[in-house]
Order: sequence, then structure tokens, then C-alpha cells
Amino acid sequence: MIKVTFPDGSAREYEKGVQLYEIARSISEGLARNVLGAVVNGETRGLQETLTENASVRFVRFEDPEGKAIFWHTSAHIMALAVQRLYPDVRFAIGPAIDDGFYYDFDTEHRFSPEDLERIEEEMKKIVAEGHLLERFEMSREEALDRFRPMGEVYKVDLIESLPEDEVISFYQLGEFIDLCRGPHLKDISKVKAIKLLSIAGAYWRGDEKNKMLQRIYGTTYEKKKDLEAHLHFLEEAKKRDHRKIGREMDLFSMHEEGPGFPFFHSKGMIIRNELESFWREKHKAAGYDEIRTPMILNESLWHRSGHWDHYKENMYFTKIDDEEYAIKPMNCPGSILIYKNRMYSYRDFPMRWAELGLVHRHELSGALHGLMRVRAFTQDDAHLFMTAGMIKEEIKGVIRLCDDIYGTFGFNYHMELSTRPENSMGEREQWDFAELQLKEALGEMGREYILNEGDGAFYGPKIDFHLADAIGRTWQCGTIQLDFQMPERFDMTYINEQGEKARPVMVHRTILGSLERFMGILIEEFAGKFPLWIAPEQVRVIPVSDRHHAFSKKVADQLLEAGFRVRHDQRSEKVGYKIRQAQMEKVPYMLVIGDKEMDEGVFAVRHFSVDEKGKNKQFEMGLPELIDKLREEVSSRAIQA
RNA sequence: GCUACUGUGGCUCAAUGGUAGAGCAGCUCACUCGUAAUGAGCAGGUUGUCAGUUCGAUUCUGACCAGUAGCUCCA
Repeated sequence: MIKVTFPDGSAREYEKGVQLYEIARSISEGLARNVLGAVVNGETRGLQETLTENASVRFVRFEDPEGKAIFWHTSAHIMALAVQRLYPDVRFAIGPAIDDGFYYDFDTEHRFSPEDLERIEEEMKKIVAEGHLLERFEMSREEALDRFRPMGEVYKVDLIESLPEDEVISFYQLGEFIDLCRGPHLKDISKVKAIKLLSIAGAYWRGDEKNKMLQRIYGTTYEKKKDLEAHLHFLEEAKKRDHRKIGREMDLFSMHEEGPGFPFFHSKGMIIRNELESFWREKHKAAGYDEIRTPMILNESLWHRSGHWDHYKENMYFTKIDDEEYAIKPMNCPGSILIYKNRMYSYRDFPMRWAELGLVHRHELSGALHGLMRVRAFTQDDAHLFMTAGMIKEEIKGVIRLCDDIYGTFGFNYHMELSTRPENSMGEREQWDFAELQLKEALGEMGREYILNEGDGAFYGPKIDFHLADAIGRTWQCGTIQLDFQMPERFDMTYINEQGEKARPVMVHRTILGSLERFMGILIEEFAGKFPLWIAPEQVRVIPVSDRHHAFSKKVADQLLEAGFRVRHDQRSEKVGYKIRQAQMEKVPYMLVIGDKEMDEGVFAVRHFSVDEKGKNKQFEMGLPELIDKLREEVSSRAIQA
């Protein structure tokens, strides 16, 4: 007998080898009908799996993240069976659950079209209606290879061969389709009621561009049709927040065929950008940074010395000056280092924090470009910190705190990732280990959670990255903290230590916004163009009711201008409703409608674009001096919500 | 760069193997108006570029360019 404990602290005994489904049923028939799987000793399992030893069991439903993962992973198998029925020559690669659905990678001569997605969707519905139970079984490695090799399932064979010797190899059978899979899966697929296949895309086998490109189909499924519709509605709504669309509508920036990946900032975009820069300077000054600026074009020899030539040449632009080869900087660090080497430093000077809003150019692959999020010319809010090895941890923590402060100002959520030594790295193993340990300890001491990306570091050092999400949940790396022992070595950087000897400083490269361009993209999507007052390109729109109010409304507009606000006086001969509609669509935070009443009473009805519980614009009345005080307060506090 | 798809006036979209039309935006005129669209008129396009097929291409074919989704890469 084995003992099973449940989240409420209760426990029961079962026969060894009991199915999780039996356990669910023993507690309650209703539960057995509703649960999708279970978390057993912290590991997610399907209900068709068995228990052989004492365990703590928590059953999960669709609402739980584990439940969704099981549900979507199973949906991927249903799709695979449908594809096998419709396109018998197909070879299967992998088909996992992702954040909001699933995909499966297929290799077939047939090129999938959008119409095919509908056919596959129909077939999936048929399969679900057939009422299969997903059964799990195990095979030995030899049995598995004997089974899949003759079928020509090269990807499955590849997967089996790469599994560790002692790994249990499990399979799931759905109708006539047997798939190599660790699981977990639903036992009963009839729960997959609402199905939508979303897109087709290419994806390399094992994510390596040297391998064959497979066809990937993305889809999502729900237990309830209503939830699927809600999800599709969310995607539609998110499209409206796309920074490329809002950027055009609000006249913030533009892209042109003449300069792919090189954004053009319009005057309204520049207001946001300049406000962002002032904010950034203020925060960095307070955090003990000094600002520098280094040239955009530097001699090629510098890039040989820095290692960029060997590790980053493919992404660099080059040019010639008087028969000498020059490179356009893809990173700011070598420039900073030249300033560093301009004189001698003492340990007493450390830590030194040099910040630079540096415009860098990188030849990104054409297919990777994406609005402001991924461009070929961007301004990094870079900084290079120079210190002794003993200062590393505190400095890392300081940067993390600055990130918290700056992202917090905008109310952004973010997650962190730690990336370790890559294959093409420079430098000694021990240095890397030490550097990685410093980063891990800094995160650990601050109690931060992070995702570990083995082998994903920069060529000169390990890094911590900060990722922010866009409107549809894609995350973009913004902040980064990179430890570097290599550049100081390569450039023979020194300082004088307490013993009066020359010593090697440690260098930290870091950004917080990441790039002003990307950060603005995130900012636009986060606020859907309804910016906090302090960064709004136009803060107040003054709207006279008719021409005879113009003289008075102009005075009001002028006073607001003098008070330092960005104001537009809309004197066009249009109806009030029309002007309000326009100001609303242009997402101007405050509107002041001025007519007879205002002229007589000197009190203004102010309309704000944020909405109340009833979905109406917030509206309030106040005199001009009070309004100016209120707006000043809102700007200086950098309030997110008015 | 790779796979698939897309490319018609500033924006959103329509149409056709016989050289393009609407709405919004713009401009002009009238209206002087109280909280999300006043009316009328005008102007605006060598249908992404270059070739090919054809009596004739914007429509068919090819190459290139740009964009979209994903992969790879990355701030």
C-alpha cells in the first residue's frame, strides 16, 4: 500500500500502481469528471499515470497553469493525428504546449495553406467526437527504435537516440496515432471542445538554422467555446494597441523603405523620447552615474582588439576614411574603454559609473525587424561600471534596484533571465564560473526569481536580462547586466590598488531601458497611446465652443503654455462634438471646453481621457489656478493614473 | 537569412486581362454650433520596382524591394 496526501492535509491509502484517475474518483465522482491532471510531488502528471510510492497529490483543472499545459499539450497530439489522417506522408517532430496554446512541427511535402488549417480543425473536431482515451505505455529504447525507424520517423528516432540511457521512454496512443512523449496528457480528450488553429510558420528542427526547416502549426483550444472567443477577442483588441499602428495614428514615428530598420522620429515622438531622456538623466545622476559620449565611427583596429571583429563582424557596418578601414559602432564599450585608458585610476575612484546614450548600428537579419522593437539603429541607455572584484555583488544589486525604480515608474511587470557561458566565449573557465556565481548570489540575496539560460551569455561574460511584455504578451529584452573580465584584459586596463600595485579592474556593461526605441515601443503598447501626463506629446487641448470665445480661450491656452504645459488651442470652425471626438482619438489627456459659462464663471469643466466605472470620461470642474496646480502635481509625480 | 503570406491615393478598403473607385483624413466655401462625426464642393493613384507573356497587364509569370507571422538572432 502507498500513502497519498492531499493539499488540505488529508491522506488516504491505495494499492501500489493505482492510476491517478482512480484516486480522483475515490475522492469524488464530480472531481474525476472535472480534473485534467495532477501535480505529484511537484511534477505534473496525467490521470492515466500510476503511483508506485508515497506521494503528495494536487489535482488541477483548466484554470491552473498545469491544467492548461496538459490540455494544450494533448491538443497538439489531436492536431498531429488530424494531420496524419489528411497528409499521410507527414513526419512528426515535436508538439509542446506554449503560453496560450500549442504547436506541432511537421515535415511533409505538402505546403500548408490557411484553408488547410480549417480542414485540420474539422478533422480535430471529428477526432474529439470519436471519444478516444489517451493511453500511456512504455517501451525499451530498442523496441522504440525498432518501431519508429522503419516508419521513417527520423525526428522521433533522433529524439530517442538523444535520450539518456536510463530514461523511461513513454508513449501515448490516441486512436491510431502513437507518439513518443514524456506527457503529461489528458486521459479523456472529449474535454477539448473549442478548437482554433491560428497560424503556420517555419521552424528549424531542434531550433538550429543548419537543420531542415519544418512547418509549424500554432493553435489554441479551450474547454468552453466562450473562453476561446474571449481569447480571440483579446488578440483582436491587442492588435489595436500595436505600437506600429499607434505610432502612425498619433504621428510619433515612421518607417520607410529607404531605410529598413532605421526609424524616423516625428516631433511628437521626440517629445516622448526627450521626456524619457530627462527622466533617465535624473535617475542616473541620483544613482551616482556620470554621463559620457563616444564617437559612432571608430578605426577597425579597435574592434579587432575588443574581439568584436571575431565575434560580431556579421552584424557590423563598415566604412572607409582616407583608405583606412573604420567600423560603425555596434556597441559602446570600446569607446568607454578608450576614455578609461586616458588616465590612471586609484581603487579610491571605484566604483565608477559612466553612462552613455549611445547610438549603435547593427545589421540585424531582415526577417527579424519589427517596428521599434527590433531595429538596425538604436540608442542604448548604456553604462559601464568599473570596480574591484569585491564590489561586483553590490554594484549588480544597485543596477537591479535602479531597474525596479525605473520600470516601477511606468508600472511595468518584468521577469529576469540569467544567461551563462556560450560556446564562442572568450576567456578562462574559472573567471566565467566566478562571474556567474556573483550574478547568482546577487539575485539570490535579493530573493529574485529568474529563468536560467545555459550557454546564452555574451561572448565576453554572463548576463542578467530584464524582459518586458508587449500588447500580445511577446516579451522583449530591455535591461541587461553583463559582467566582463575580458575587455579589461584585452585593453590592458589597470588601476592602482591599496598596495600601490597595478591591478585589473572588473567591468560591468548594463542597460535599463535597453534601447530608447524598444522601450518606447513597449511604452506605447502598455498605455495604448494614452500616456501618463508627463510624457504625453500634447497634454491639454483647449476647445472653444464658437468663434466669439476665441479671445478668451486663447488667454486660457496661453496661461497653460506659460505654466509649462504642452497645449493646443483648437480654433477651427467645427462643432464642439467634432473637436472632442478628435481630441479623444488623438488621446490628449485633458480637454478644456470653453464657452459662455466658462467666460462668465471662470470655472472650467475638464474632461480626462481615463474613464470612470460607467465607461464615461472622467469630468470635473475647477478654476484655472487649481487646474494648473493639479496638472503640475500630476506631471512632477509622474503619476500613471490621473 | 529561412518558411508561409501580403503590397491599390496619407489611412482603411473595393474592383477588373481593355490603363482604377468609396469612406476617413486634406484643401475651399457656407454654417458659429455646449461634450465622440454639419453640409456642399475640390484635389489626390504611372495599382511596391524591374522584366516577361499578351493586340493590350494594375490583374497572369519571374526576379528584386518592403512589410506581416513564426524560426534563428538579439537591446
